[in-house]
Amino acid sequence: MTEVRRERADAARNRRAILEAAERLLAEYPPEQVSMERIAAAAGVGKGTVFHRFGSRAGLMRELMVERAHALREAVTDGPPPLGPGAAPRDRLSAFLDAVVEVVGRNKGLLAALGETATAARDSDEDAREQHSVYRFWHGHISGLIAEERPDLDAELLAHILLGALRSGPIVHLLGQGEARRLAESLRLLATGALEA
Amino acid sequence: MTEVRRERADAARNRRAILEAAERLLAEYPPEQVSMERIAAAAGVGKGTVFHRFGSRAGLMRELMVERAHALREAVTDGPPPLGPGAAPRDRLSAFLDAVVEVVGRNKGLLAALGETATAARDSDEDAREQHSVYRFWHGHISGLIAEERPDLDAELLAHILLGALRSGPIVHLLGQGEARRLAESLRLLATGALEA
DNA sequence: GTCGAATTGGACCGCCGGTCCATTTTAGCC
DNA sequence: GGCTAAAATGGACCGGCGGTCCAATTCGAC
Repeated sequence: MTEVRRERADAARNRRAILEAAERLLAEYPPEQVSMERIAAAAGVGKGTVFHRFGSRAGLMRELMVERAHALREAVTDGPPPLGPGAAPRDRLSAFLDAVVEVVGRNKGLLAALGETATAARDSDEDAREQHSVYRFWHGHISGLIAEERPDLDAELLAHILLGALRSGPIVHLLGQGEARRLAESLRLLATGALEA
Repeated sequence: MTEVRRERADAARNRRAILEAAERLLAEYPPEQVSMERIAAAAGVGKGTVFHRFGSRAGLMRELMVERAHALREAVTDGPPPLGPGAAPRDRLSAFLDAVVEVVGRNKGLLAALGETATAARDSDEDAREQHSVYRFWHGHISGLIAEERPDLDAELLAHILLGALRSGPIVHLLGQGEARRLAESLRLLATGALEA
């Protein structure tokens, strides 16, 4: 009952090949040069297979991102402090901002590719709820920690602003030059500054 | 000598028509649905004309943005305080953040369209200096004000972070719902918090 | 070994940004 | 007013994109 349907062995093999090819290409080329056709070719499969597996370009990028963010997610929910539960909110926040910056720094091409597709606004502004699960988790964690420490602040919006930095072109460019520490420090400064305002 | 060459009357008329058509379409549809062909049709000119005038999609968006940001630029350099010169840096910063949020709120579609094209990274990471003149001005103004008040901070990076909020999908979505004041307040909070850290 | 279901891959589609160039329009000059 | 060189025009055209389709293949439960 719970086991709805097993994925066939060849399908699983191709899924891995595609994800790895996409990862490799995104690390080497800017995202607009990494077409679905190139990914398929690099993975040694047909274009149809890629779309059959992942539905769309955005779907592929989404799944790739979930994979890359998986370790951080576990460290936050189950790992040791200060990232995991147990430390003071402000310390967890600092640690988390550092960790997020590091993940993003190691995957800048992917982030850019995600951002390009994510902007697609829906006709009615009602839904658009199909937000990216990774973003939702990151945002929920940050805003939760802020709210815990300072219930009087607009935690949700502050969290969006802090995360917004990671989508800014100039900042991503800096990240590409190994300036991760510099960014993490400024983010921490802003966060702690707001908490003490 | 200084007068290199006058723009022909029909050319000027078409330039206006194109800019206005693009503006109108971007206000109504998400940017990925506003193709150059549609803009040309809406302006009543041929596609070739649009490209002859503006060179590329990015070029059109750039010129549109410069136009929309023109009033703010003048208010900052020549207008009365607190936006213009004369007030204390921290007050000018608050006023400027408010004003920028308002401009962006009135042009969210345009901003998104700009962002999509702006991500195009160059092969060598060397140049990419062809940054958007509006962004350069906004960033220079903010970081200048921060540096004036607190020379010990990483003013350039802080300015990038504050501006980065305006490119964040979720935040732009909020702006579209008239939450401009809420955003402006949080930005001010972060800025003043950092200045007093 | 059989057979239905899942998977596969590449031809195909509509559309995009951008180029090209034969034709038309403009405006300075007599 | 006509003349003419230069500027402007617009639509056919190009390569490539994301995405669809479906006949042929492959898998694995029995």
